[in-house]
Amino acid sequence: MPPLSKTFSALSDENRRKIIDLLKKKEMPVTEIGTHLKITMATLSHHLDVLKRADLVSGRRDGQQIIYSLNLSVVQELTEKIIKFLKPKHK
Amino acid sequence: MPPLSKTFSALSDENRRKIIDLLKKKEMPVTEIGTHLKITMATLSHHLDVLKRADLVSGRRDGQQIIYSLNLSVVQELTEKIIKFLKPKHK
DNA sequence: ATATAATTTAGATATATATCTAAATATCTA
DNA sequence: TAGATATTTAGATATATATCTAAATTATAT
Repeated sequence: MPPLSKTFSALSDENRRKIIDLLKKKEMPVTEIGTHLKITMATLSHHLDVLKRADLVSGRRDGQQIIYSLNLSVVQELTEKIIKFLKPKHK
Repeated sequence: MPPLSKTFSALSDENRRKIIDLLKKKEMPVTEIGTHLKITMATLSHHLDVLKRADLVSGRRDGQQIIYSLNLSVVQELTEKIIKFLKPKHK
C-alpha cells in the first residue's frame, strides 16, 4: 500500500479521476480511455503511470493493446484508510 | 463544498495531514500546532491557508491568537463524497 | 505610546508536475 | 520482412507549490 501522500496526490488531478471513473465501469485499453479525455496519448500515458505508481490501476498486455483496470482490493483498503483518517477523534 | 481536486490536493501533503490529525483531537492556536511540526511559522501559515481554502478548517480570533478547528460537517460531507467516488460501478 | 507576542504577507528559490511534440518500442498483419 | 497500430519514453516548457528569511499586521501588556 502506497503512502496516503501518493494516493491523494494521484487523486488530485481531474483527468486521473476521470480515468478511475471510466475504469470503475469496465477495464479498457489506453486508446479507449483516450477517447474520453482531451489530452494527448503521451499525457494519458503519464497519468496512467502516476495511477500505477499509486497502485490504483494495473495494466496487462493483450496483443497490441494494454488493458487497464482498477485495483479493486487496493481501492477498498484505501477507502477504509481514508475514512479512518477523516474520522474525527480516531485512534 | 470545494471541488475534489482542491480537497485531495490539500490532503496530499504530510504536514497538512498532521495538522488535521491534531485538530481532530481538539481545536488549537497556531503556535500549539507549530510545536508538533518541524516547519517555520510562515510555512505553517501557508499550510493553514491551503486547508482553509479547501474548507477543511476554520480559524477564529481569540485575543492575540487564532484558534483553528476542523470543519466537521465539511469533513463528513467530503468523506461521503470520497466514498462514493471510490465505490466501484457507482451511479 | 512602546515593547512583546502571535500570525500573516512578501519575496525568493528549488522541486514537482501537467502538458506537448517527436522519437522509440512492441505487436500484429499483409 | 515491411507497414500499420498501440503505447511509452525523451526532452522541453510553463505553472504550481513547499519552504525559507525578513517584514508587516494585529492584539495585549506595561
